[in-house]
Amino acid sequence: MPELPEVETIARGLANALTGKTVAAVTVTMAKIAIAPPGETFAAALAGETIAAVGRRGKYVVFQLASGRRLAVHLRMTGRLIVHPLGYSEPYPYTHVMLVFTDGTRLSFADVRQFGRMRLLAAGDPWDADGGVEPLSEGFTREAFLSMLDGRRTPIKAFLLDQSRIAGIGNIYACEALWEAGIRPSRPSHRISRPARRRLHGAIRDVLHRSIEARGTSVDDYVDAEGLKGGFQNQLAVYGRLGEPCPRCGKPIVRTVIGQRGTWWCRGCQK
DNA sequence: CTGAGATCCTGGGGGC
DNA sequence: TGCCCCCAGGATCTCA
Repeated sequence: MPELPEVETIARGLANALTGKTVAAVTVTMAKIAIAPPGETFAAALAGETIAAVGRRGKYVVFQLASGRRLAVHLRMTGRLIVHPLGYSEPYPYTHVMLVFTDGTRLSFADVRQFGRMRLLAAGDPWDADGGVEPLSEGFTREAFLSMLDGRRTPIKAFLLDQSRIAGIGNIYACEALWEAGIRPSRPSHRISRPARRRLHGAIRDVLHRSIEARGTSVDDYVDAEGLKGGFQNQLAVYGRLGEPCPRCGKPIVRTVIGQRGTWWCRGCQK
């Protein structure tokens, strides 16, 4: 499932491939996926727009359009944004929206489970105003993170997944960061010591940086804008590794459920 | 404010 | 081998 490193990788690929191109036509074959401002049709509103830039906000891919509008895309679990290789004009399997640019370039939004959404935003729409801090930004200071946990009784794993606090961390990187910091996922956030909080702050940034470097984690369906898999699945310490030895202490990795989410961790070295 | 639970979907895994 | 059942999983909404 695409989390911050995967979305970052996709956005960079899309920026390379699409910046400066103008949308000629849009095909929407599943209406619920493509959301436009009230009174407008997604396809008609997007046609004629030029891609000024492509970036990321939390787990959203954000296309900045020349008109000042933005196109925000959330891939949820199985969504894909893929730029077609030269000459490939067929929609990919499970394509629900396809953009054709004036130079013939094609972009498919494909999604097996139909959970993803593409939302065209009016200029200045503050849709992400209440979103959490970007964990790789300067605003995510150690001190800010330390105080974020004060008074929060929720398990630290659930806290890390709350997009309104920190934006972009999903199940994979929550598990990995907690392992790296040596913290038990079920521990109430406010009961984590100051040294452990510092370790976790560093671990979050470290694991996200390392995964971006590896172009993301492909454990399920994730591929980048070129359709290529990432490499960070080879560096995972705990996620999806039930019964395998902990890379740090050798005890078998266990799986529990926290906040209705599968959670992989080591009883030996996460306290 | 906070957390729990339902909801949306389908491929694939487990059970028989 | 084949078939049926069930469930993961992120965000959003409702409810307590």
